[in-house]
Amino acid sequence: VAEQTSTGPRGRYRQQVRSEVLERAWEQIAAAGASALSLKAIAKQMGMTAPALYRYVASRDDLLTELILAAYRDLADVAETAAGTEGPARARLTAIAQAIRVWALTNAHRYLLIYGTPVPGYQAPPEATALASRIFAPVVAGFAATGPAGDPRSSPEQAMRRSLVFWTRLHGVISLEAAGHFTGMAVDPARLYAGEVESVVADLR
Amino acid sequence: VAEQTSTGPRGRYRQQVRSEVLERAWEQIAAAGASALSLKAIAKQMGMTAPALYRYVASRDDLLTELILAAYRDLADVAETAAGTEGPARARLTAIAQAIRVWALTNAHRYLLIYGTPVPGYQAPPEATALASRIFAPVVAGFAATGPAGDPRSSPEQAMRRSLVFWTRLHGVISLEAAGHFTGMAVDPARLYAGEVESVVADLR
DNA sequence: TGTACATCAGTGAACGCGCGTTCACTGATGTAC
DNA sequence: TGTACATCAGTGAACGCGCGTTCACTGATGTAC
Repeated sequence: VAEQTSTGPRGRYRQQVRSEVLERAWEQIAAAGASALSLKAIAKQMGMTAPALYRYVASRDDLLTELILAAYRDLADVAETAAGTEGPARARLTAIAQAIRVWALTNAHRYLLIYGTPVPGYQAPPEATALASRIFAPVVAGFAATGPAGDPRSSPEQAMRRSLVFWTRLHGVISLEAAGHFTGMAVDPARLYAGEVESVVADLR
Repeated sequence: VAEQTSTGPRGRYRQQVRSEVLERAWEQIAAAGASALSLKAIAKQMGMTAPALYRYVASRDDLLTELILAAYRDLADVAETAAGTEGPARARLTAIAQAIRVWALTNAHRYLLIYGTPVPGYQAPPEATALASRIFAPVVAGFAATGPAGDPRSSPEQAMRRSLVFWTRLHGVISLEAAGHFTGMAVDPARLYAGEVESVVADLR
């Protein structure tokens, strides 16, 4: 099902419809959560009948897997791009943190699909783990490149430890914000986030 | 439906069945997530027919609301009890943090139901907000009682700011752990958590 | 340029399933005399 | 202590709904000669 002609006029059409399917799927997840993802509903929204979707997708679960992997890949790209920022490690890490936050808030459902409450009964494919490391890698690289002022470099263990703290602190703010748990609390999440980033990165050269 | 005889033999029986309904509901949420909560499934598990449950519960949504409020209340009790610890504010805050973690990991689905990805399409009752503050209050009180070494007290603003940082850092670790995102990562979550608690609390008297 | 043919996107009917909720009812249980 | 009665927990049938998925099919579209 997945791999058929991808060139010529038919191939172009296929890819176009396929990408609309994915788009509608995201809309549904955003509106009603991953467990409400429904092929029939997608088909209806696209003005088609449900069986037609099986030309583009192997099954409901397969679609969900594709969406999750796409989200991972998307975020990994964002992190890697930000890691390309010129300048010292500290600036790079700050850039990564900011890029992740922007992406997470723009794509709250995607972020929560990756790092939020696991979709019940759904088993992530092994590929997901690899992609999770791809997101994490630029952070570890950043901390490995520079140690606290004075030390030019970090040990791998220290870099790993700091990366974990970096990750959990950022996730703490982002996930609460993305899930809407700050509303009505007189919190400035952007400032809070910036402060948390600083807290991990402040003593780097 | 909700309020009927609660004394005498019939009342006792009612409360017993009622609490079994809630128990089974939690089991379901733990197994398949909040959106899979089903009255028919609960009834089946209890060896009853579904309509019988309407003696104990007004509707599916009402049951979900009760469960969420119960989780809030439970965690608030835990936090308040820990806040009763003898000694300086720093010890109290550490005790609160530890108690929250233990509760959150023992009741991962409950914790995620409160602080995780919102249940799609479900609107939390206003009462939930009040309970959320009840959980937060002991932390704020802890930070208000003592300032950084030297200062005997904190301003309310500073106490609030530190409480927020406390909260987001703890949530960062707990939520990732509860959702299983540390598995296969060679992380010691307990140590990481303890370090994060220290990071906020270290400079208190 | 025109025709025959193969490809393949999409349809419509059907399957078995589980859901929340209502309704009129049965029959056991507790209570009042 | 015994009987009549009210209470009320639980049943079974039924409703309309949406789900994933299969299957044989139609008919438009692109391609090869």
